[in-house]
Amino acid sequence: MARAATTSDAFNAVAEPRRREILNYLILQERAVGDIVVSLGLNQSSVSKHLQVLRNVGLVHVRRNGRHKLYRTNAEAIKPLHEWTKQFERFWQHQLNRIKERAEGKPDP
Amino acid sequence: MARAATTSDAFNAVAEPRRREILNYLILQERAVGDIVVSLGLNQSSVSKHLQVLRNVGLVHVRRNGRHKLYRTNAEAIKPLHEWTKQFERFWQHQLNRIKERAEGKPDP
DNA sequence: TTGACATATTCCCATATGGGAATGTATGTT
DNA sequence: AACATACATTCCCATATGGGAATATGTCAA
Repeated sequence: MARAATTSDAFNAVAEPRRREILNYLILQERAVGDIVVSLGLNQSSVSKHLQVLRNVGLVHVRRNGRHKLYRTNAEAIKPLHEWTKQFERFWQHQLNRIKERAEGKPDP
Repeated sequence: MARAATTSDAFNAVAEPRRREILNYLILQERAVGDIVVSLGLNQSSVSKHLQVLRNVGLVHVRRNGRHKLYRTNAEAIKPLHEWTKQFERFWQHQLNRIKERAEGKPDP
Protein backbone atom coordinates (compact mmCIF):
# COMPACT_ATOMS: atom_id res chain seq x y z
CA MET A 1 0.00 0.00 0.00
CA ALA A 2 1.22 3.52 -0.72
CA ARG A 3 0.76 6.56 1.47
CA ALA A 4 -2.83 7.48 2.34
CA ALA A 5 -4.49 10.04 0.12
CA THR A 6 -4.24 13.66 1.14
CA THR A 7 -8.02 13.64 0.98
CA SER A 8 -8.41 10.76 3.39
CA ASP A 9 -8.74 13.02 6.41
CA ALA A 10 -7.86 16.39 7.89
CA PHE A 11 -4.54 15.10 9.24
CA ASN A 12 -3.33 14.24 5.77
CA ALA A 13 -4.73 17.40 4.26
CA VAL A 14 -2.93 19.76 6.64
CA ALA A 15 0.36 17.92 6.32
CA GLU A 16 1.05 20.10 3.29
CA PRO A 17 2.44 23.49 4.44
CA ARG A 18 0.78 25.47 1.70
CA ARG A 19 -2.58 24.14 2.68
CA ARG A 20 -1.97 25.30 6.22
CA GLU A 21 -1.10 28.74 4.90
CA ILE A 22 -4.30 28.79 2.92
CA LEU A 23 -6.32 27.84 5.99
CA ASN A 24 -4.67 30.57 8.01
CA TYR A 25 -5.44 33.06 5.29
CA LEU A 26 -9.05 32.01 4.85
CA ILE A 27 -9.87 32.05 8.52
CA LEU A 28 -9.73 35.85 8.62
CA GLN A 29 -12.36 36.33 5.96
CA GLU A 30 -13.67 34.63 2.86
CA ARG A 31 -11.57 35.16 -0.23
CA ALA A 32 -11.65 34.53 -3.96
CA VAL A 33 -9.19 32.09 -5.48
CA GLY A 34 -7.38 34.93 -7.22
CA ASP A 35 -6.75 36.63 -3.90
CA ILE A 36 -5.08 33.51 -2.56
CA VAL A 37 -2.95 33.26 -5.68
CA VAL A 38 -1.74 36.82 -5.24
CA SER A 39 -1.40 36.83 -1.46
CA LEU A 40 0.41 33.55 -1.13
CA GLY A 41 2.31 33.85 -4.39
CA LEU A 42 1.28 30.45 -5.71
CA ASN A 43 0.34 29.19 -9.12
CA GLN A 44 -3.36 29.37 -9.91
CA SER A 45 -3.66 25.69 -10.70
CA SER A 46 -1.82 24.80 -7.51
CA VAL A 47 -4.22 26.85 -5.46
CA SER A 48 -7.23 25.28 -7.14
CA LYS A 49 -5.86 21.84 -6.47
CA HIS A 50 -5.09 22.58 -2.85
CA LEU A 51 -8.59 23.96 -2.42
CA GLN A 52 -10.01 20.81 -3.88
CA VAL A 53 -8.21 18.74 -1.27
CA LEU A 54 -9.40 21.07 1.48
CA ARG A 55 -12.97 20.89 0.17
CA ASN A 56 -12.88 17.11 0.07
CA VAL A 57 -12.12 16.87 3.76
CA GLY A 58 -14.49 19.70 4.71
CA LEU A 59 -11.76 22.10 5.80
CA VAL A 60 -13.18 24.89 3.66
CA HIS A 61 -16.57 26.07 2.50
CA VAL A 62 -17.26 27.70 -0.85
CA ARG A 63 -19.93 29.88 -2.31
CA ARG A 64 -20.18 31.38 -5.71
CA ASN A 65 -20.39 35.11 -6.18
CA GLY A 66 -20.66 35.93 -9.85
CA ARG A 67 -17.50 34.84 -11.54
CA HIS A 68 -15.76 34.43 -8.24
CA LYS A 69 -15.78 31.60 -5.81
CA LEU A 70 -15.38 32.64 -2.24
CA TYR A 71 -13.66 30.26 0.10
CA ARG A 72 -13.48 30.29 3.84
CA THR A 73 -11.97 28.02 6.44
CA ASN A 74 -14.32 25.73 8.29
CA ALA A 75 -12.80 25.87 11.75
CA GLU A 76 -14.99 23.02 12.97
CA ALA A 77 -13.07 20.60 10.77
CA ILE A 78 -9.83 21.43 12.56
CA LYS A 79 -11.29 20.47 15.91
CA PRO A 80 -10.41 16.76 15.64
CA LEU A 81 -6.76 17.66 15.19
CA HIS A 82 -6.93 19.95 18.17
CA GLU A 83 -8.54 17.25 20.29
CA TRP A 84 -5.93 14.72 19.32
CA THR A 85 -3.04 17.00 20.19
CA LYS A 86 -4.79 18.09 23.37
CA GLN A 87 -4.46 14.57 24.76
CA PHE A 88 -0.76 15.22 25.14
CA GLU A 89 -1.06 18.58 26.82
CA ARG A 90 -0.75 17.31 30.36
CA PHE A 91 2.37 15.37 29.46
CA TRP A 92 4.37 18.26 28.18
CA GLN A 93 3.31 20.18 31.25
CA HIS A 94 4.67 17.35 33.35
CA GLN A 95 7.95 17.46 31.51
CA LEU A 96 8.21 21.21 32.01
CA ASN A 97 7.45 20.82 35.68
CA ARG A 98 10.13 18.17 36.06
CA ILE A 99 12.68 20.41 34.40
CA LYS A 100 11.60 23.36 36.50
CA GLU A 101 11.71 21.47 39.76
CA ARG A 102 15.08 20.02 38.94
CA ALA A 103 16.33 23.53 38.28
CA GLU A 104 15.02 24.54 41.68
CA GLY A 105 16.97 21.76 43.32
CA LYS A 106 13.99 19.64 44.26
CA PRO A 107 14.17 15.86 43.84
CA ASP A 108 11.98 14.18 41.22
CA PRO A 109 8.53 13.34 42.61
CA MET B 1 7.89 18.01 -6.82
CA ALA B 2 6.32 15.05 -5.06
CA ARG B 3 4.72 15.05 -1.66
CA ALA B 4 6.91 16.18 1.23
CA ALA B 5 8.71 13.45 3.13
CA THR B 6 6.96 12.01 6.15
CA THR B 7 10.10 12.96 8.02
CA SER B 8 9.98 16.59 7.01
CA ASP B 9 8.05 17.64 10.10
CA ALA B 10 5.64 16.52 12.81
CA PHE B 11 2.62 17.38 10.66
CA ASN B 12 3.66 14.92 7.99
CA ALA B 13 4.70 12.30 10.50
CA VAL B 14 1.37 12.20 12.32
CA ALA B 15 -0.63 12.11 9.11
CA GLU B 16 -0.23 8.35 9.19
CA PRO B 17 -2.89 6.84 11.49
CA ARG B 18 -0.67 4.04 12.74
CA ARG B 19 1.91 6.51 13.86
CA ARG B 20 -0.74 8.35 15.85
CA GLU B 21 -1.70 5.07 17.48
CA ILE B 22 1.89 4.45 18.36
CA LEU B 23 2.21 7.89 19.92
CA ASN B 24 -0.94 7.34 21.94
CA TYR B 25 0.40 4.04 23.13
CA LEU B 26 3.85 5.33 24.02
CA ILE B 27 2.61 8.32 25.95
CA LEU B 28 1.38 6.10 28.80
CA GLN B 29 4.76 4.53 29.45
CA GLU B 30 7.90 3.57 27.60
CA ARG B 31 7.66 0.33 25.68
CA ALA B 32 9.82 -2.08 23.74
CA VAL B 33 9.29 -2.48 20.01
CA GLY B 34 7.95 -5.98 20.53
CA ASP B 35 5.23 -4.67 22.83
CA ILE B 36 4.06 -2.29 20.15
CA VAL B 37 4.02 -5.08 17.61
CA VAL B 38 1.82 -7.19 19.85
CA SER B 39 -0.41 -4.45 21.21
CA LEU B 40 -1.14 -2.77 17.92
CA GLY B 41 -1.09 -5.95 15.86
CA LEU B 42 1.39 -4.65 13.32
CA ASN B 43 4.27 -6.21 11.46
CA GLN B 44 7.64 -5.88 13.18
CA SER B 45 9.30 -4.21 10.24
CA SER B 46 6.40 -1.80 9.89
CA VAL B 47 6.71 -0.79 13.50
CA SER B 48 10.45 -0.27 13.21
CA LYS B 49 9.94 1.88 10.15
CA HIS B 50 7.24 3.97 11.76
CA LEU B 51 9.47 4.45 14.77
CA GLN B 52 12.26 5.61 12.54
CA VAL B 53 10.03 8.30 11.09
CA LEU B 54 8.92 9.36 14.56
CA ARG B 55 12.53 9.47 15.74
CA ASN B 56 13.54 11.59 12.78
CA VAL B 57 11.10 14.31 13.71
CA GLY B 58 11.73 14.00 17.43
CA LEU B 59 8.31 12.66 18.30
CA VAL B 60 9.78 9.79 20.29
CA HIS B 61 12.79 9.18 22.47
CA VAL B 62 14.63 5.87 22.71
CA ARG B 63 16.95 4.26 25.18
CA ARG B 64 18.49 0.85 25.06
CA ASN B 65 17.87 -1.65 27.80
CA GLY B 66 19.79 -4.80 27.12
CA ARG B 67 18.43 -6.35 23.96
CA HIS B 68 15.42 -4.12 24.06
CA LYS B 69 14.94 -0.59 22.92
CA LEU B 70 12.47 1.37 24.93
CA TYR B 71 10.53 4.06 23.16
CA ARG B 72 8.44 6.82 24.61
CA THR B 73 6.51 9.69 23.16
CA ASN B 74 8.08 13.10 23.37
CA ALA B 75 5.02 15.22 24.08
CA GLU B 76 6.95 18.45 23.52
CA ALA B 77 7.20 17.67 19.83
CA ILE B 78 3.43 17.63 19.52
CA LYS B 79 3.14 21.13 20.88
CA PRO B 80 3.60 22.88 17.52
CA LEU B 81 0.62 20.99 16.11
CA HIS B 82 -1.40 21.92 19.13
CA GLU B 83 -0.44 25.57 18.79
CA TRP B 84 -1.35 25.61 15.13
CA THR B 85 -4.77 24.12 15.70
CA LYS B 86 -5.30 26.36 18.70
CA GLN B 87 -5.29 29.41 16.44
CA PHE B 88 -8.66 28.30 15.16
CA GLU B 89 -10.24 27.66 18.52
CA ARG B 90 -11.96 31.01 18.82
CA PHE B 91 -13.47 30.60 15.39
CA TRP B 92 -15.25 27.37 16.04
CA GLN B 93 -16.46 28.88 19.27
CA HIS B 94 -17.84 31.79 17.26
CA GLN B 95 -19.61 29.43 14.94
CA LEU B 96 -21.14 27.54 17.83
CA ASN B 97 -22.25 30.80 19.39
CA ARG B 98 -23.88 31.92 16.17
CA ILE B 99 -25.77 28.67 15.90
CA LYS B 100 -26.78 28.84 19.51
CA GLU B 101 -27.96 32.42 19.32
CA ARG B 102 -29.85 31.75 16.15
CA ALA B 103 -31.56 28.86 17.89
CA GLU B 104 -32.48 31.22 20.70
CA GLY B 105 -34.08 33.61 18.24
CA LYS B 106 -31.50 36.35 18.58
CA PRO B 107 -30.33 38.20 15.47
CA ASP B 108 -26.75 37.73 14.27
CA PRO B 109 -24.40 40.22 16.00
C1' DT C 1 32.15 -19.28 19.82
C1' DT C 2 27.64 -20.50 18.86
C1' DG C 3 22.98 -19.71 19.19
C1' DA C 4 18.75 -17.28 20.43
C1' DC C 5 16.46 -13.12 20.77
C1' DA C 6 15.30 -8.09 19.57
C1' DT C 7 15.36 -4.58 16.42
C1' DA C 8 16.80 -2.31 12.05
C1' DT C 9 17.38 -2.25 7.21
C1' DT C 10 16.89 -3.71 2.44
C1' DC C 11 14.34 -5.17 -1.46
C1' DC C 12 10.25 -5.09 -4.26
C1' DC C 13 6.09 -2.70 -6.04
C1' DA C 14 1.61 -0.15 -6.76
C1' DT C 15 0.19 4.21 -5.82
C1' DA C 16 -0.83 9.27 -4.95
C1' DT C 17 1.59 13.22 -4.94
C1' DG C 18 2.55 18.55 -6.19
C1' DG C 19 4.32 21.55 -9.67
C1' DG C 20 3.69 23.97 -14.20
C1' DA C 21 1.69 24.40 -18.65
C1' DA C 22 -2.11 23.81 -21.27
C1' DT C 23 -6.76 23.24 -21.74
C1' DG C 24 -11.73 23.04 -20.20
C1' DT C 25 -15.82 25.13 -18.13
C1' DA C 26 -18.75 28.64 -16.21
C1' DT C 27 -20.10 33.33 -15.66
C1' DG C 28 -20.44 38.08 -16.86
C1' DT C 29 -20.11 42.01 -20.29
C1' DT C 30 -20.83 44.29 -24.52
C1' DA D 1 -22.81 35.91 -30.37
C1' DA D 2 -18.20 36.92 -29.24
C1' DC D 3 -14.98 37.85 -25.92
C1' DA D 4 -12.80 38.41 -21.31
C1' DT D 5 -12.50 36.90 -16.73
C1' DA D 6 -12.22 33.39 -12.95
C1' DC D 7 -11.63 28.76 -11.67
C1' DA D 8 -11.18 23.83 -12.38
C1' DT D 9 -9.18 19.97 -14.56
C1' DT D 10 -5.91 17.35 -17.32
C1' DC D 11 -1.47 15.96 -18.71
C1' DC D 12 3.29 14.87 -17.67
C1' DC D 13 6.88 13.38 -14.41
C1' DA D 14 10.17 12.56 -10.45
C1' DT D 15 9.60 11.08 -6.05
C1' DA D 16 8.55 9.03 -1.36
C1' DT D 17 5.50 6.01 0.37
C1' DG D 18 3.89 1.65 3.44
C1' DG D 19 3.47 -3.22 3.43
C1' DG D 20 5.61 -7.88 3.77
C1' DA D 21 9.42 -10.96 3.31
C1' DA D 22 14.01 -11.56 3.74
C1' DT D 23 18.18 -10.25 5.55
C1' DA D 24 21.46 -7.64 8.48
C1' DT D 25 22.95 -5.80 12.90
C1' DG D 26 23.37 -5.83 17.77
C1' DT D 27 23.06 -7.87 22.41
C1' DC D 28 22.92 -11.33 25.86
C1' DA D 29 23.58 -16.33 27.46
C1' DA D 30 25.79 -20.71 27.86
